[in-house]
Amino acid sequence: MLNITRKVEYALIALRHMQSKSDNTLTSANEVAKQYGVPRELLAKTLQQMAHHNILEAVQGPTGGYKIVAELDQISLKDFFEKLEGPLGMMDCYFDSDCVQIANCNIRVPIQRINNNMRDMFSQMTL
Amino acid sequence: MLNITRKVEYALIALRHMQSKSDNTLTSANEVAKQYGVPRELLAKTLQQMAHHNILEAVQGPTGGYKIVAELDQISLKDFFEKLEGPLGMMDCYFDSDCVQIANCNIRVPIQRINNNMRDMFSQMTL
DNA sequence: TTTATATACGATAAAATTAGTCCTATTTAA
DNA sequence: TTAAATAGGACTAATTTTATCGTATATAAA
Repeated sequence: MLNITRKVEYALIALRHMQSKSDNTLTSANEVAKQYGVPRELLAKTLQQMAHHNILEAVQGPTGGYKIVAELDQISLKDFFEKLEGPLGMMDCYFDSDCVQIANCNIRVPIQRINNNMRDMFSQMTL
Repeated sequence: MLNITRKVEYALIALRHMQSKSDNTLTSANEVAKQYGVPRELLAKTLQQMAHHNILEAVQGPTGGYKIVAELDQISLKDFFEKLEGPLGMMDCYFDSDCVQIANCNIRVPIQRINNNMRDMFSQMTL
């Protein structure tokens, strides 16, 4: 319960790897996949996703790859998680309320309290 | 990502339902299942689990059921979650480290930081 | 003493989510 | 022209979560 996904895990690994290199160096999906024993294709998709969200910049062609272009310490974990996995909440009824039982649900308020605490926490932590 | 399970959800619903009743009244799994449209068997197992952890007390036989015996405001959400779902962590390598790549994993430290924050948060919230 | 209704709990099935792979297209440096 | 990279859709596999089934035991009430 309350686990992060592999996608987020791989994203964090890649980011940290890139941070450890000099600024203008590019990093390919292959490089990260090999070094950390991570599935290449899935990692590649994740990198693409980060590029799409302007965390990374992609360079195509051979010798291509990715580099960090965002100020990571200005991206909250909440935003990061939501960019990769969508809205963050402990229960889905927090967003899409197609729950039939919603009328006589007795835990919406406490759950929202928990939810908000969690979101606040991740809003305060940065990458 | 970071969702709570149905089991926890049903447990919370049941607890809150019992809280709204006078102290010595018993509540059966059936009663809760019907009122909130929740699967009876699964709920029953969850109630049994809570009884096993001395949050509830079970009374058998017809007219039997459960009642709250623990001081709910002294049980942290962390403990509650862990009673129902086991150790709380965003990544499994936090506990059982059969990860082959552990030697060259570059995110253990940051993940642990996040993990600890999350555990602290849930330790401070009570039922 | 029988019956009905409750808890207890292991086993299994179904569903949903997550993770991983495959395939093809495009870009571009050498 | 070739090789190595990103881009991205479709699909499969694996895992986890959710739900159900079946049987046993307890016990209040008829």
